[in-house]
Amino acid sequence: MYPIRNNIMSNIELNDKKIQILEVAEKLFSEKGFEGTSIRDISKHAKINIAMVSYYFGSKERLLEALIIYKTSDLKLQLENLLLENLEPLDKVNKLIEIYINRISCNKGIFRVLHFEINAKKREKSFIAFTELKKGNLKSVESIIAQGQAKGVFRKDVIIPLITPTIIGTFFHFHMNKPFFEELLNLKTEAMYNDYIKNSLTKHIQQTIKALLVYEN
Amino acid sequence: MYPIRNNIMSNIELNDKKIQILEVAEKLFSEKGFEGTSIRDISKHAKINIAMVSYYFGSKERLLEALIIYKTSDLKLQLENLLLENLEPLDKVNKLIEIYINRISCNKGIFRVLHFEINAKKREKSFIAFTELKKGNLKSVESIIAQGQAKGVFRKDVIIPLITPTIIGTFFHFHMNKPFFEELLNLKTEAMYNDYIKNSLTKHIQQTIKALLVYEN
DNA sequence: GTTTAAATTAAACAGTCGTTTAATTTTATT
DNA sequence: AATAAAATTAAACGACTGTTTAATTTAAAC
Repeated sequence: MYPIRNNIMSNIELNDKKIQILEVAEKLFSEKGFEGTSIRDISKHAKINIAMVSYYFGSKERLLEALIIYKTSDLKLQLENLLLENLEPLDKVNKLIEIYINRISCNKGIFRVLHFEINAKKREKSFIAFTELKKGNLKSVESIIAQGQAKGVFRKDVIIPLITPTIIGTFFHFHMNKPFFEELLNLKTEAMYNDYIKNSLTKHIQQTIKALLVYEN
Repeated sequence: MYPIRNNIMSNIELNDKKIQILEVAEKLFSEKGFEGTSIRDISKHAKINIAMVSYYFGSKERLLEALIIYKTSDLKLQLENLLLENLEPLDKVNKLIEIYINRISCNKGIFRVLHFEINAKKREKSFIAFTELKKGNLKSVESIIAQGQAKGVFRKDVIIPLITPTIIGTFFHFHMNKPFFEELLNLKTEAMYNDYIKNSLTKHIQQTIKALLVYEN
């Protein structure tokens, strides 16, 4: 018999096979985009039958939905925990940046898809889930910066909703031009590339945001 | 007879019809991605026969190449002119940011495609052209910042290749999340959205880069 | 007006796409 | 071991893909 392919089933109950499919899908989507990846590609790389994707997720579109939820569900939690930590405002901001970069760095594939496939088309369900994630993130950032402003450490004329674009945007632009920067900065191996992100790029972003928040004209 | 469909013809000789096709292609590529846009889509919107795209450009891939060259050729010139201007280093940086934002803002569509289609696949020809553009841009930025450092206005420990990611990345991340920020910042019309970019967002980026270049620990 | 080249067209090409089908095998339950 | 559910399969579906074809119309040259 065929299972009822509703959202509850396809999104929450994730068995090993489903996760295997999601991992392959993420890899291929990030390499070739959503439209550029066929279900036949996915099933070939995941070594399953073509029909299994539809069987498990219902459709390619719903596979994307499941992928988004699967990959973004714990970032929110991580940020909420950061809020409760007892840190100086600047340290908190630095840690926020680290969380962002680490989180996105580990999920480069899906974030690429998120930004360039979701917003483009009218993928309603996926879009709403993504918007909620962003709203939650913004609240966390607002809260952290408000703490620093209350302590008189941060200036008060920064436009807070534009902080996240600077953090994530810088990282993303770097990553989207990976081949360019690999050549320019002589990052010959994948390890060197990841090291550069973890050290130099993260530092640059932290330095940038610190300067923006602290600098007085 | 059929014209020789070589690069010289398809890239340089741009008649009205070709430009019309390129404009439509940019619009659709930016909305639905390269893979997500069919030649039938393009020909329908451009009100031409399907075969005309192949006739003029040779293939869909070569259409993309032509589009990139068509849309990026004058940015390089604009930056080289900026170098020659007699301005204070900080004013020069601010103007650089304005040029970047204005230039990309007017060509949002193609830059979206550039970042997410080019780097993903092995579109060699397009990729090389794009890499050359970025190298030239970096040289301009290096030169401007070196001027400021020589005058003792800018600090000397900034990683210059990461300046551009911060400028363009911030703008891009904002634009990629257009629907999100439209709702968040209450930008009800297209004019209000563009105004926000021209004023608030540009100011934010200028303020950020200034702080980064000038701020002393 | 005739000739030659360019532009434009409808139709067909061979593939690929996402999805569904019905049959079969595997697994779990009793 | 028998029964029921779930997983897996190969095959087919119609729709769409980029590209090419050969025929026709339009424009330019002489």
